[in-house]
Amino acid sequence: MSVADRKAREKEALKMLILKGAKKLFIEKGIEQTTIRNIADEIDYSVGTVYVYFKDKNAILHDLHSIGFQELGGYFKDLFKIEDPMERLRKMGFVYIKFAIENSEMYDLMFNLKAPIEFLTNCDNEDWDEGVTTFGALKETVNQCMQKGHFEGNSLEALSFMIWSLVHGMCCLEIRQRTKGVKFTNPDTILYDGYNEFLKIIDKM
Amino acid sequence: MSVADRKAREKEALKMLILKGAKKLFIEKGIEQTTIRNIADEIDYSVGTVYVYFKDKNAILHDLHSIGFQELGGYFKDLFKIEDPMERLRKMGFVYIKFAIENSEMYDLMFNLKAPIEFLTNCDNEDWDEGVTTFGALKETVNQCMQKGHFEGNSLEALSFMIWSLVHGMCCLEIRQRTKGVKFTNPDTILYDGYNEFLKIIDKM
DNA sequence: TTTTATTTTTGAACAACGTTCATTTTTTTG
DNA sequence: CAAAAAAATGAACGTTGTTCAAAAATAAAA
Repeated sequence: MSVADRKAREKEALKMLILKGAKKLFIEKGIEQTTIRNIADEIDYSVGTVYVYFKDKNAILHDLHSIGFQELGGYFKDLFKIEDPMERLRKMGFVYIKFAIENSEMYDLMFNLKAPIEFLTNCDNEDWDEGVTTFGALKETVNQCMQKGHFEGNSLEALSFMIWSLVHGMCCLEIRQRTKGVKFTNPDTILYDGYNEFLKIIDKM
Repeated sequence: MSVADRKAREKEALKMLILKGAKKLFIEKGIEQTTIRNIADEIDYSVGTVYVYFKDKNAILHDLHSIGFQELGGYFKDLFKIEDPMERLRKMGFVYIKFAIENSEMYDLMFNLKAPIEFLTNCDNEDWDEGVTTFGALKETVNQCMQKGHFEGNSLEALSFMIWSLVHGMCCLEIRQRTKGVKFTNPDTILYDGYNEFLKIIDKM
């Protein structure tokens, strides 16, 4: 175990410490309200150190967005034990909404904020791996549904995108407070109510 | 026609000039990339003047968001000539998507950015009038569809919210570049393709 | 151990941001 | 034309993300 190895481990540890501190503050007071100085203070390092470990704020936001996808993976884990693809599809939507509600700041970062995609663009990285993988999981389930005879006449890719958009749209409107202003009869359950309307419709498909 | 009247008119005119300049820059280089100094330069006034006519940046963004809803109203106008509510509902989705694509920066401001809602909250204004009205137009059309026997067993409010979310979600994913990273077979038409999948499904309802 | 070399950390400094407000300029009134 | 009122100004403030020469800490060499 060489010195270089230990240094590498320490470097990784400090990087994680920064991300952990950043995540804590993001959840506590919002991403936009959190400054690099806040993060440095939180972990008792100077601003300069943060910039040794991350190119810029976008780099922190991107890495945290990736952590968010790992966490979403945790929420999704049990889904793949469900044999019936239609049942899995139904539950997947509920789990997705649950994740968005329980981790709204992270959800916003993963699916709405420009920073993570800007970071990829700056790195000349064309692909949004986390998005591709997650959308792939949905598409695979929809595909199995179609092979069982559901959604006849539909296109796999476009239909999957529509379903993703449906749940994402609800979460987005909620997180960006567009549901608050509209004043629904049952504001606390409108996301699940809305999704249930979709389930009612596809039950007949 | 008193002096006070003319002053009031001039005041309104300058307010509009500021909004016009702001909108131009927002569309040209994005909302986040546009500063108050840029807006002041654009219309050949000083920064201080902008702050005489608007409390803060959120106030400008809120007023511009309202103008966006007027413009959306222009897109919607012809829809209400359509007698058949199902046909109107179908077209409404297309028009909504068209507006979002052709006015992405305005759409983002209207339905995604925090500023307009923050402004309302700061003014102790509970209602998001523009949102209530627009959602009302959708709800009314869905209601007419239900009265013609469509969407049996569905709830008006929740179903309308689901439809709104569906189109909003697609627009949002597109504008925030989440469709770009996923690399669809037909990226240029994926919004319309996705919406068409929904139409295929409700055609049977 | 002591000295030298390397790595890590630091925080003052910079440009740009939204915002404020005493001052100046312009317009209206008497 | 002078006084009063209204409108416009831009320097200045606090905060932001970011940089970088200097300092501190650690590793390697003597």
